[in-house]
Amino acid sequence: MSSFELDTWESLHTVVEKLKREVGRDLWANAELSDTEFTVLAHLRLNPEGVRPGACAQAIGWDSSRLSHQLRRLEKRGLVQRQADAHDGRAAVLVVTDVGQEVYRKAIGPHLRSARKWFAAALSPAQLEGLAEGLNALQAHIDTLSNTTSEEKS
Amino acid sequence: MSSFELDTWESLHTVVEKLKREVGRDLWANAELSDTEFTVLAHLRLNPEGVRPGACAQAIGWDSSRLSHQLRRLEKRGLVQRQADAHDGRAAVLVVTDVGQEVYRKAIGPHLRSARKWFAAALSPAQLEGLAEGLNALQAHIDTLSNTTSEEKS
DNA sequence: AGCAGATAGCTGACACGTCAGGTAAAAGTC
DNA sequence: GACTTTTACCTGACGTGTCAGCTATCTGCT
Repeated sequence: MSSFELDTWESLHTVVEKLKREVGRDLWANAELSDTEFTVLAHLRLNPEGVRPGACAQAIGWDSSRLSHQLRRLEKRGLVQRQADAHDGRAAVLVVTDVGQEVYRKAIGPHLRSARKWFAAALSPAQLEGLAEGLNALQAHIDTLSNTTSEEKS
Repeated sequence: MSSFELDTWESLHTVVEKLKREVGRDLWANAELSDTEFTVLAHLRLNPEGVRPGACAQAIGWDSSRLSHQLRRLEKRGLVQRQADAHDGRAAVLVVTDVGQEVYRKAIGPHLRSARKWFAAALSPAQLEGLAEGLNALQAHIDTLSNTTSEEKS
């Protein structure tokens, strides 16, 4: 780790942390949704016929436990419903309620504006491109490391 | 927000989240330290004479409440001590205990290797450069927005 | 059919971050 | 010197994420 690498590594943390905080605050102020709630809703909304928790968790990169906790909260707020699956007694099917749809619709516009204000507005096309490429490389690297279950020496 | 911007924005979240998770796991396995505990220790260590909580919070970009909670946990574990400040009755002075120093020393090596494995090893020099430049632009943008306390339309 | 093991999902305990609201000392005001 | 305001920090409540471990169902083997 060169000191440049280290600086970038730390910057990655602090910058993302701050962005999350600011955009999360905006989202809450505009729609009473946390960023994680929004993530779940946004994904479920794509499949009105219902999504299996496992599939949803995998799609958004969470483990099933995290999703389950979040679902409990979303269900308590009446934004999402868990229904029994006729074909698999273990599984559940997740559906966004009408209220959930409405809340999402109310949230999406301001949320995109907020993301634009805090994130997109900061970057030139070249900078965006560079950032995206770095992230892609990291994503690919993570997938590689995660799939080889072996413990590698660094 | 173009769809490319949106993808990058989402990727930024998920990638950083995964990196934090993995490196955090490594750090815990190697030194029984959470990444946030490590951040605090690493900063306090630089000033053996003691640091004011306010200064520390600002340096690492936290609010004072978050730091205070973390200090309670660190103090309970015996890694950090709060001492009264002779000149200012409100303030406290933070010092890393001998145990804290030892834990940090034990943690730093594996931690750097872990960061290298998960982060630095993934990036070509050009990719690292691009990522860093994007982050710098974002950091500058955040500072600008935060300092102008006005509420801007996006 | 009966049973072992895999699979889907849930739960409880605990660490953590945020927010609103506290306490106490310091600094400014008259 | 008493009064207000500001500053520095702490606390409690609550939403959240992780981990270990649970239950119920399903699948494949015999």
